[in-house]
Amino acid sequence: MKNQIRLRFAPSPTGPLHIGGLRTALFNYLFAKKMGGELVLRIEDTDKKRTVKKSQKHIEESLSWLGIDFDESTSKGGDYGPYNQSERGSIYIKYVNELVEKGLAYYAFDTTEALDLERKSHEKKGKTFIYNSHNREKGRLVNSLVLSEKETQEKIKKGQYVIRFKTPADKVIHFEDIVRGKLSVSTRDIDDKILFKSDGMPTYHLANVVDDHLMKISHVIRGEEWLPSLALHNLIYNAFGWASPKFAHLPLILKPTGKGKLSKRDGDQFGFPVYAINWLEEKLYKGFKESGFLASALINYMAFLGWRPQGENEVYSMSELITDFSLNNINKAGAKFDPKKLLWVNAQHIQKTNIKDLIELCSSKNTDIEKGVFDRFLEIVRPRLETIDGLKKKFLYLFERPGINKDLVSKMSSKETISAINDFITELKSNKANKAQSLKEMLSKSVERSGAKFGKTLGFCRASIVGKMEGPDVFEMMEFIGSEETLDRLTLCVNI
RNA sequence: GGCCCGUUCGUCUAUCGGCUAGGACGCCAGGUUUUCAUCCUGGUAAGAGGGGUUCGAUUCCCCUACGGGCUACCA
Repeated sequence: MKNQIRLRFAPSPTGPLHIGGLRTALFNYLFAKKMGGELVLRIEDTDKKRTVKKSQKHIEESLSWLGIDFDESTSKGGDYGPYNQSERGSIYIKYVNELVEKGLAYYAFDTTEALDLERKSHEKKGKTFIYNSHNREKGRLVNSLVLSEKETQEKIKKGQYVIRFKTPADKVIHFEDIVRGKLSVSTRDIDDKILFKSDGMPTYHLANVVDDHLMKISHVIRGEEWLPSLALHNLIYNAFGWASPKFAHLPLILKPTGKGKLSKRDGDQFGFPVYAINWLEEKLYKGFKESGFLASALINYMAFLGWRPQGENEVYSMSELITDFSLNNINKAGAKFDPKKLLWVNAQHIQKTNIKDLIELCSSKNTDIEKGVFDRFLEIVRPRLETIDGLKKKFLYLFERPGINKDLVSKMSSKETISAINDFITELKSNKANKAQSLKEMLSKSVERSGAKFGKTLGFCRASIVGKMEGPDVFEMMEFIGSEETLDRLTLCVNI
């Protein structure tokens, strides 16, 4: 028997997908996989003016980097296409007409200016203008409900019309959301929303309902910003006589600090990416990918924004997320995006990823590091990585001799230390040891002979090799830069 | 303004009427690593306020406050 669980992610290509949209995509993916269902990528490009051409590609690439793949899409094809709404025009015309014929939708000819005026005058009186049964036939508005058949036809011929949904008068409608439970709204508060625009394209409300029905979508998982429209959407399903899918509205992702939902500018403001991959528009908005985040870590972090599995483990792979995912424990409140925690999750994934895969991921981002030494480099540097970009710059002293930090070196110097280092230098010159382990044994002997402290001597070595009190294990570094270079750096500092 | 949704440590969250309110990030302090990082241990810190319901409310109901969303021929 055919599986009936079908999900869809339906972004609008008006720009790149930020973390909020990505998270919606992820939840759709997780649920589809969990249920053994199918996932559709539908592009909602019904607004010609706002469509940014290259954003569809950007969206697809972002999703693919994250490993969120689809069973059906514009590029993949499928039985329910086309998957770009801009190519489904005739379908929508057919369905609005059906509504008009049933008397559940009507033509309206009001100009934007007239409507604005109406809104303003209501506002002045402290009232809210709603285009519905309370005023649609009062005569101030121009539509097929008040005009004669002849007048209507004439106006339609001119082409400047929209089609509005005829919201039932004064009725309380009840509906349900998986996350929020039972809800109800009075149709007094619902607009006769425009279903079909004068440019010949449908609005979201029509296209969304028609497509979800035609594409046999069983569950709609989308952002909370759609919650206020849910009543309307239910009404439209009813008008068509269609069963409505199940809905789950996800809490919003908020700015790290301050108020409001996360937006494009926040990336700059907090020095953090908000997009999966680079986006160029007037300026470059750096993506998580290019900023050194692992896709698996971003996935992990996003999944935990508004949802959480039972246990206490917080480091999850995609497949673990799929096994544990459930729509029942999604949170209701918005979640602030916390860059610091993402950084921690990323570090966890860097440690957890098997070294071969990690080398592959990192080396493509760090082409300035020679292939032959990259494996060894990554090995010694990995425990202290939070991101995987710009590695050469972060550990430049492993590739180029740093300037001498005189203050630090003298701080680390003592008579005993200097004599131990000198002893070590002599030993190293004759012995040319190259392995961290033997280097360690050699230094510890020198320390013993000169009555120095091992820890202090190590500190001196670190100051000489790095120029700062940071970096990997001292002997690992010596091995990495080689005995010649070690000798040079120590000699330079011991002679200060 | 109207409508809708929400509210537990600074942040992400657990708790499905019995709470000494648990975990994670962050921060602080110790420890291990005779160095650095990792790591380990401990500490810090919370159910917006007011009314009910109840033997008992963080948990259920109402009000207020605050936050958020929507209110376009945008999605």
